[in-house]
Amino acid sequence: MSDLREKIIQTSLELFDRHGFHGVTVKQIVQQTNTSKGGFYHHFQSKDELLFVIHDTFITYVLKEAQAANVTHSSPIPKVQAIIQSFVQVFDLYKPHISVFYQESLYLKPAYEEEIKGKRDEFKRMVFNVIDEGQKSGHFRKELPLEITGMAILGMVNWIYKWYRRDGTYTIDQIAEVFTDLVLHFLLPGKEDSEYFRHMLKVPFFYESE
Amino acid sequence: MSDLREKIIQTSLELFDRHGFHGVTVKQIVQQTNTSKGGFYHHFQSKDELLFVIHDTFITYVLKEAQAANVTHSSPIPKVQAIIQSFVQVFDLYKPHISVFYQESLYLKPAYEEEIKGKRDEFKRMVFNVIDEGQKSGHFRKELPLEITGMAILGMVNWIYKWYRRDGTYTIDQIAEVFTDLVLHFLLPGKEDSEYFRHMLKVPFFYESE
DNA sequence: TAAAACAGACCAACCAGTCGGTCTTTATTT
DNA sequence: AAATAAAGACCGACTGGTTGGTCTGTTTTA
Repeated sequence: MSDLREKIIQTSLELFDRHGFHGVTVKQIVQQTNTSKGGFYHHFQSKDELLFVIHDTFITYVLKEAQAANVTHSSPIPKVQAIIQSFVQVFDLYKPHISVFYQESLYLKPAYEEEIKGKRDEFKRMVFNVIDEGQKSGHFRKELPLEITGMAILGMVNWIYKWYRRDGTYTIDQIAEVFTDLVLHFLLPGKEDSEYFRHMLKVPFFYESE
Repeated sequence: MSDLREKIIQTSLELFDRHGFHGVTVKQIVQQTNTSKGGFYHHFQSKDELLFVIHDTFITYVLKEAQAANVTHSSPIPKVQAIIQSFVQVFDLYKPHISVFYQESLYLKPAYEEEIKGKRDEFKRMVFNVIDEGQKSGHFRKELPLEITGMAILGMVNWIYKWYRRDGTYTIDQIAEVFTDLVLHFLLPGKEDSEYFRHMLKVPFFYESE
């Protein structure tokens, strides 16, 4: 057993993160890893398979974490907390994977793309489910349209890959805390709407008017 | 004066949106536009310049809108509303531009990249400013860390390009309404925290404890 | 000693960009 | 108004460099 395969993946991750999938040649990967074309193609069928492997390790991990969070908690509120927390933390563990995931997925070959899409949809479904449960059980504001709210949450978290730095002002755990706070503040039914409405020009379309 | 230039941009937008910048050749652009290499290179110095033009038209527009919203309102709450609304609406007007903007900016040549970065930072600065003003004037929750909150807002909005479809369930205006609602719900100081804290395992790090 | 792991020269395909030339529009002169 | 000149718009065969991938062989491991 050799660890060349892992070394190739790590090198590629760095390079892809900085220059993008198409900005890096197999030759560069091979040189930076101190190996050869032969070494590379012994472990990977193609450059495209390497791209797939990177996608797959990340999404598989995220999916597993979400499932775990789903199982260990039963009430929607701790569920949301757990999912957001583990999801945010992933960006510290897998930052380069994620950059590649969101920047280069367009270039996955159809067969690979399908497999990734399946897992990604599964994850999305789980997040939406938790919100839905919470709305039905009365823990969360019922007036919020599920799809828009769900995508808002996914968006704010996913975007982390664009700005997060390990040496930044805040740790990943602090970011997770703030994000959880933000999400719960708009999910939980809160203060009397009257105060909120004072600032509104009109009642939003999705508020039940009776 | 000819309109070939515009036609080339439109075709490129479609193709880039579907296959990415590197998934489309100049030959393809030229064929789809019913022109020739000569026609293309008469209007653009290079493929990279085309990429820049696409980036620039979008970010310039967004910046102008934000500045307008900033000028027409003075209080932070309507300002936030106006900025979010115009920002979200952009995704209907410039969807293909934005896809290219967020997927391919890595491949901008240094000189181009710098110019775009300047405008993008300027926009970000404006958004952060509005939040900051609101916090200082007491309209918004002071405990929220500016950077994290700001990036959360930018993230949820920016992510729209990944999922928005014109023929989707909700119009862009409805999405803007919901997003504004979400943002204001976590920005505005609300109900007594006690109810919220009941659900928390601990007091978040960013709440002043005295 | 056989199979797996790796080396590196080589190739065919592709692609951004060029260049000499043509057609079309506009400006200038007669 | 006609003739001429000049500039702008557009054409498409061609090229030089690059790139993913192959193939034959050598070394290492089990």
